[in-house]
Amino acid sequence: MPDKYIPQEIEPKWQAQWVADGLYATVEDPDKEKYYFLTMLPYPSGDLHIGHWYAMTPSDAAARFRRMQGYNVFFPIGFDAFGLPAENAAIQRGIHPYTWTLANIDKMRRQLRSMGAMWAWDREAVSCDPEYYKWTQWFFLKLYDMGLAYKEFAPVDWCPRCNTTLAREQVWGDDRHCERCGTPVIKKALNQWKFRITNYAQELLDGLETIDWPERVKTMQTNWIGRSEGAEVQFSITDDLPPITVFTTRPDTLWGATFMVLAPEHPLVARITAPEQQAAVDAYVQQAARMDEIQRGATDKEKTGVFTGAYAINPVNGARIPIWIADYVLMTYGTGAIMAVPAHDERDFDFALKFGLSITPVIDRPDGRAKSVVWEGSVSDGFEAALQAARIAYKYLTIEGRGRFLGVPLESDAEIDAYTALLLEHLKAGHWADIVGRRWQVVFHDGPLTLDSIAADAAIMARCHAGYELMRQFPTTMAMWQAVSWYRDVLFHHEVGTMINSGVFSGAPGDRAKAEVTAWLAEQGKGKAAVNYRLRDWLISRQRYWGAPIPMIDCPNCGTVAVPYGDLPVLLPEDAQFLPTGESPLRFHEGFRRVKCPKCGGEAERETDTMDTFMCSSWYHYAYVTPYHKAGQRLSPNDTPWDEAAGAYWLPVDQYTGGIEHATMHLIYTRFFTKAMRDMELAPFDEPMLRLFNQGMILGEDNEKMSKSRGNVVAPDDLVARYGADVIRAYLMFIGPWELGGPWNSKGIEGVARFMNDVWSLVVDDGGHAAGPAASEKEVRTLRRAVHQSIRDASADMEAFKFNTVVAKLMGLRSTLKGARAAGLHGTAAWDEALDSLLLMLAPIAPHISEELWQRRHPGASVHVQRWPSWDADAAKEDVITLVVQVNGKVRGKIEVPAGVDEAAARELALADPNVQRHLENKVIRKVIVAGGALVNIVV
RNA sequence: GGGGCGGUGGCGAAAUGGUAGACGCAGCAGACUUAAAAUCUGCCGGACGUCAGUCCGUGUGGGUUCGAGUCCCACCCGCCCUACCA
Repeated sequence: MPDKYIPQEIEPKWQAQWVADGLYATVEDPDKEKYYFLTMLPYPSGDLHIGHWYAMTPSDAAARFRRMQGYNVFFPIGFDAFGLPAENAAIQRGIHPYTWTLANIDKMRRQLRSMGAMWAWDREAVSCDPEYYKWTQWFFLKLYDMGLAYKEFAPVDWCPRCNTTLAREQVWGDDRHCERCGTPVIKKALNQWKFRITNYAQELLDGLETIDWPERVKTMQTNWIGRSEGAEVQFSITDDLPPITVFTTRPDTLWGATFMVLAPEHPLVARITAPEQQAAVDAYVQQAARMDEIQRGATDKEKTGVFTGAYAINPVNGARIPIWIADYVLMTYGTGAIMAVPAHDERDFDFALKFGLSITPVIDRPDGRAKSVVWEGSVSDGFEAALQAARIAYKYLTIEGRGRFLGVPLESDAEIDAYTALLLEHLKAGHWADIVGRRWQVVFHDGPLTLDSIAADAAIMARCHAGYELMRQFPTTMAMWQAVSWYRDVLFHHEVGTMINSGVFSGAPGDRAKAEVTAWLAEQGKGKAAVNYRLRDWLISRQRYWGAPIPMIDCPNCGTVAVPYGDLPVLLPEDAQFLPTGESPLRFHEGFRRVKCPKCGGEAERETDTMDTFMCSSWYHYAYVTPYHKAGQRLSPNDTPWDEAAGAYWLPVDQYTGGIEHATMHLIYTRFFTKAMRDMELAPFDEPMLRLFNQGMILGEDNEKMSKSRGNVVAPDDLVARYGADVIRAYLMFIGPWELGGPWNSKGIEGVARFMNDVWSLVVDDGGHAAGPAASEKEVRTLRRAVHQSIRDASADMEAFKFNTVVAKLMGLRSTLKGARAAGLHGTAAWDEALDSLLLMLAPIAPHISEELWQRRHPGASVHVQRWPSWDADAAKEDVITLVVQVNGKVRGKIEVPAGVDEAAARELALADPNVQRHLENKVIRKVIVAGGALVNIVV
């Protein structure tokens, strides 16, 4: 019977043998350097996806590579076992979440084992095990003790049909409907537990510089934290009301604040609203409350808002400015109130134009551009001739049936001055012309008025309204100008620039303006420098059953009381009822809810909310060190959730791998957790994971995201049955760079299957080729060169997670070996070295076939305890190289030369090449460059 | 609007500033076979040429350099994330 490669036979055999031998058992060995290699833990959905293979098998290969390099590698696995799908199964099919979850975990363990990964199953942790969530609850109590957990009344997404809150990711689509029943979600205010992650905002930002994470993730976290620097400024209202504090990043535009806007939810709204505006304000506030943030956040939406009837005083110029409410101001960012600078903020500009609010430019245009428009009928004859004489360019414009106008672009102050003088000379009484951009003036026949304040705006418009009936449609000077489309590109800008119309600060250059104004505000007691973050506190309350119960108690006498550490865990009751309404089973479980107050012993109620599952995954990499530590024992606040010696050995994580989708959730939460743990004196380090790698996503054959509805899902179990795990592993690594992902190709995998067959054949048979007579020294040297070059290149690529090129190099080595076998080299020492090297390098990628073949060659010793091969630089060295000869950078000849040929010889050989000579005919050689001993460029 | 990633043969992709397309898939031709599959051998960016070879070619346009897929500047296209963030 032919000795064929049958992965279905050897793979289960070795998987069982490895377990029997304890090959991947975890041992804290202080004599060996540790390496904690972690892959994001899976959710036990019940069916392993090819995406799991793509995330996990290259990760396993990298971990195995480290192990072969001599590190003591810890490569644990577990399950993120709480979450909504289990509860849905309970509601829909009457299966208890615990039963459903454990059955899924059982199935997934089997599927995961078929990958042949080197997981430390002896340290497996399952987050829904009471001995696990006992510690999750313990962390909650510790955070509470530190003042980092607090309860707050906050609006959350709520599905009115399912009667429960939803996580952000369970709200789907632009219309924000419920993932389960399709009902549009609403906002509902509930009493919720939150963690003060914002206390660590700056540290979370600073820490990014200390970790070796992809720039992409760091950027996403930086944006998520959203630090912005500016100032807080107080605007007073009346003596009996507190001032409104605003945050601004542009204190240099303060003189241009011509109105204020409060978020509809702002607490001051109720207190400042004037009686005559009360009805309008109430209606607007109610309407805003019905809309959720996404609807409010639609950028293309028309601005809406209502005047409160109240006024504030601009602290820098004393201007009395109206206070509006509008939903474009968010209560959740900054102070929930803004000073509106319509001349230099696009949103404020739109709002001011829509509601006729005054707009005062206070920052000079950095481009210095100015424009003017003059109606022909407003100037005396000879104006055009005067312009021509003064060499001022102009063009004719027609404005909406109002006749012919002159449009005058103006480039410099001198030109503007000359032009203004001409205007004053030629303007008829009662007429005017505008200058906008570099200057903001309306030039009347008796002199110009400058738009430098709300009062000036009113004065200008009074004259315009009086002068020309048509102007009455424009409430403000800027609105009048905005009607002239030719002006539009110079009316608004948000650049930093020289301050104008700003009292003593007029003329302050842009690069100093912000700092100087901020310092001055502080001096005057009107404001101070401030830093604002976009990051919000982490809401962890979930109104669901299948999560770790929040270990808190509400006592009518003592208030909020923490469950004593020694009473943990607060167990989920097994007999909960899962109602089709989706209401939290804990809320209606009297046995769970009713409890004696730990302080006074009186009747009290348990918190019935459970914790966000991100809480479980924030510390799982610590749990792996000693899963279910102190099982069955009473806990105290002074405990450590893992064996301290084991933790000191393994922590922190050296290399983490996983998908990019967790960039701003899990990866921020776990960093926050670690910093809090450091402050609890549990962790002697600041960051949980020193290096991070994000793999890409595997797509369906149609290059689309895999989904059941598309029918493009690749089922790994079928592939294992057909090709075996090794072929799938190697193919997934070969497909392209790991970080890019890419489409599955059912043909492409065949090439990898052929490769495995070839490797098999190289070891088990001679391919029908007789061993030749003593191989020539040259043949041996050529074979060894290929082997040692392969080791050299594959080592570097493994280090860099470039598995695709590692597989390509091993395929190349396979071809070399086939050639060597045909040449009769098998049986030589060089052949043995080559085969062993190939198997060793293949071991991390395809652990089963390499184990089978290795043990056939070296019975009794696992390939996975061998050292990664090292290369011999001498053996890898080329003795003949191809000298490339270029003329003016174009390749004109290739010459085989001995390696290490000196420059002079290379130059001589190059010039002697017939084709090169042809290209040098009738040319003068200007320069000859010899690069790297392998390339000559002749410049003529 | 902001940020990120990417654009190289028919396809997945290689390429320390130095021979563009390694490796694989698909395709074509041949060998073996009654035949097919499997396997083996060869070809495989485009155009011109009998050969030698020549010209063009890494999204577009510039630049730096003896030499650019690679570095710089400006743009175009695709995907992903984020967004009235004051």
